Amino acid sequence: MEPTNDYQKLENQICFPLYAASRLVTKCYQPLLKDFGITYPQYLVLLVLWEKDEVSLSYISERLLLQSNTLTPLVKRMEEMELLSRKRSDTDERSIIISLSDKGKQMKTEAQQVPVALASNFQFSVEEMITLKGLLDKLIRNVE
Amino acid sequence: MEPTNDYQKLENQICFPLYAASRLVTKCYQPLLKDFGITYPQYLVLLVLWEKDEVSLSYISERLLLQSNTLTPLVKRMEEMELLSRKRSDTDERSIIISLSDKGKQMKTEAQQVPVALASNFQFSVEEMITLKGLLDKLIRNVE
DNA sequence: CGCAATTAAATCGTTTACGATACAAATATA
DNA sequence: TATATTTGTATCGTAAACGATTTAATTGCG
Repeated sequence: MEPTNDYQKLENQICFPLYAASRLVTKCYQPLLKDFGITYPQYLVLLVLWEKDEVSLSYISERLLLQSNTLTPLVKRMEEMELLSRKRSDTDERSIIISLSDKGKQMKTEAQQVPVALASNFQFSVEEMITLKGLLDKLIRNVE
Repeated sequence: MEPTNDYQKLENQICFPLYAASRLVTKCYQPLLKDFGITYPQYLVLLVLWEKDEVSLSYISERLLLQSNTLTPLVKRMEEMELLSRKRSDTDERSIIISLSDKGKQMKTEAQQVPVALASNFQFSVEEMITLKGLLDKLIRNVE
């Protein structure tokens, strides 16, 4: 076994902290979202729909960078929970249009404190928040 | 449905880019790790073992912030691929000691270019890399 | 010592993720 | 207009993740 290359040290990895931070932050959402009976990816779907209702699955796919093989079952579970409904588009029979139910719309108001409560876990200054978000957005653009 | 709270916009979220960036970067590893027949979490286990061989499952758990319910099946798959072996500790019968196989050790040399090849996808300056890593490490410390 | 508490792995069930592929509808092109 | 291509979802199989729980080994403490 060769001597340890610096780049092969976990300590020097940038991808591992990214991966770990993402998982840890998702865990932070759990107690907050538990009251609503939803998971973090389901919450993301709601965020999209709260901005723009009655959109196609492909629209949600573009916004969240998740494919249909992930979204289809996820959204079906949300339909079973009566947070939204799925129907074929009239103009394009291939498309599925997702619409919020009353319950799904109501949850928007009830969940307003979630982002604030979550951000408090970060213990970051506004500058740090902005820097981190800027770098992550740039990373996504570069890698995508 | 209430008017959209700024913090409820996907655009203003910091957690979503974290989540998306993590998934995209993991995808970047895929073509690189495909040659070795391993996944990104499996690669992380190898990184730990390349630094320190013959460690307990709980040690890997601490390093990667992954629990036994994730690691046990993951490591078992790696044992089936003959990258490592699992045996009970002599001093503590509860512990499982993970040891690299020759194949697992050899892979260290062969995979040396992986971190370099991956970093090129980022198209980040050294400063940006350092800043991002610093913020992610701090975030992990704060949230953990 | 004897028993309660802790620790290390493993098991179970559910939900993401995603590559590969299938399939039907819509679009482009010859 | 026929056919090839593209597009939008869905299906399948596999591998993470993780909460909750179980089991066995070890430790701590009266």
